[in-house]
Amino acid sequence: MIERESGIPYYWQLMEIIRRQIVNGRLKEGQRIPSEIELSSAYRVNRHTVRQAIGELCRSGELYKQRGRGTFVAKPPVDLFEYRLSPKTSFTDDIREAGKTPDSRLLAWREVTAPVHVAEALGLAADERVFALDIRRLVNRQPFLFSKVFLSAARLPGLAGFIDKFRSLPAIYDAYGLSPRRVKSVFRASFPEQEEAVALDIPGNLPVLKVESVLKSQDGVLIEYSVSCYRSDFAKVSIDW
Amino acid sequence: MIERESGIPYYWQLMEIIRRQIVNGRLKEGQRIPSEIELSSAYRVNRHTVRQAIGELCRSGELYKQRGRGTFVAKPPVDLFEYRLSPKTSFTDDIREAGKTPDSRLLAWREVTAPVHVAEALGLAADERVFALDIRRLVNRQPFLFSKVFLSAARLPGLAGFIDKFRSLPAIYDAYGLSPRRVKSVFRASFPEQEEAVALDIPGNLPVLKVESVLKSQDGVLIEYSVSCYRSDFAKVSIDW
DNA sequence: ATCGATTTGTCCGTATGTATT
DNA sequence: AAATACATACGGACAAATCGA
Repeated sequence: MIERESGIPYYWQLMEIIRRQIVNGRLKEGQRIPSEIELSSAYRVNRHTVRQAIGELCRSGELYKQRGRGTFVAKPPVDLFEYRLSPKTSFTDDIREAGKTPDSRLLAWREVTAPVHVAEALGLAADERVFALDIRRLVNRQPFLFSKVFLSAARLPGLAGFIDKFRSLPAIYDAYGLSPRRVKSVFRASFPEQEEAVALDIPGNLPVLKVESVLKSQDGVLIEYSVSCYRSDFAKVSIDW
Repeated sequence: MIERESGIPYYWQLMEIIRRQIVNGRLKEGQRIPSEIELSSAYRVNRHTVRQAIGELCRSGELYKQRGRGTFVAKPPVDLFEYRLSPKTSFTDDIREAGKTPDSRLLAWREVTAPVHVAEALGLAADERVFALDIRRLVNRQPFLFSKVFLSAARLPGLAGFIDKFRSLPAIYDAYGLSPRRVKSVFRASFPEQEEAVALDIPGNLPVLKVESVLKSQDGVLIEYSVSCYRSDFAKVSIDW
């Protein structure tokens, strides 16, 4: 029950009450919690106060709301899947080796003038063209990472013609007789952009691990620049030195 | 001005209005924005609606509030400092090379029985002892990373005696004639633990980049396991393959 | 050091809209 | 179509922190 004279904000007390009910199992994963009105009358506080408490718990990922349905207990964090990055990585093969089911889908692509940071990373002239591919990869049917991949158009003539038959990046490289290798990777943490949050089916307040990579073909030409966005609740990335 | 019939939530429109004033310079960094009451009457919306708009902009880091003083325009994000990780890294030297001022401080240390995950990572027996060091590193006087470093006690006899004279990890290794190399690193994103947030002087809702590393001495023995916690608003970590 | 004005924080009440069941 | 649940918006009140006269 809410203590009126404790000086502790009601919404804060209510957050703790709900948290306790989650940890001691009175509220279970995926279960609907009482509606705002019900909580409001049960604990004798205004509905706005309830909304404030629930809002905070949603922002911290402990609950989630669905308009018209209710508010639900979020899934507890699962064990992280460790994805091993190497100079020459094939997502599909790597996941299969780990005994999981990979899936890869090209969500969208277009040919554009290289954005500044891409041109810089690949050492391209300011007006050079690149293919920009949005790729989502799943592990065991769960969204795992979202990549924006930029490929130097000059190195891949005619790609636009058969990119729709896309199966995998390695397949494209094979078709051009290329076998690029990673030369640099940059790791950072952040919140997802909206596009990334949508593709990964995560809330905007869940951190993501972003990995920028630059790949070089066997003849020494920088050919691919990508930014991969990993769900922090599902993925970690490892390297062996 | 707020469009009443557009179907776009008022608080959303107000967010955009404030954002525009920030980007076009009408509101400058550190400057106080009009009070809630002033905005409320200027744009003819309720004070709560103003609070909702401002609240969102605070959560996304564009504004910050000070009770009794007002609401202010936050600093734009600074460029991330890229820290290059290699098999044999000396923080102090690396930062100096980049033309910045490094600083390293041992916040605490103790000798303990190896925690499970540490014993696992270092291949130690369950009851082996390790030194646990809490180290904070600064770049240009700003907290940059916080590390928990675990050193195999068996490999460093008598360390307890002079650890207080700690200058740097490389100095300790030198004293034992060791020159360990990184063998594995694991990257993930998360929120900081409270201890980490305090040491880095960041709020608990700022993501951090965590890097676990295992180091092996030149004779092939695993000797150090560390978890480094980097501020996502200041640091990114790169590797060359 | 005090007081009053200002500003944000918390809380209550109410009404209407929109999505889901 | 009706009921339910969350989303947005308006109104008012008092508390707590800050600042300047």
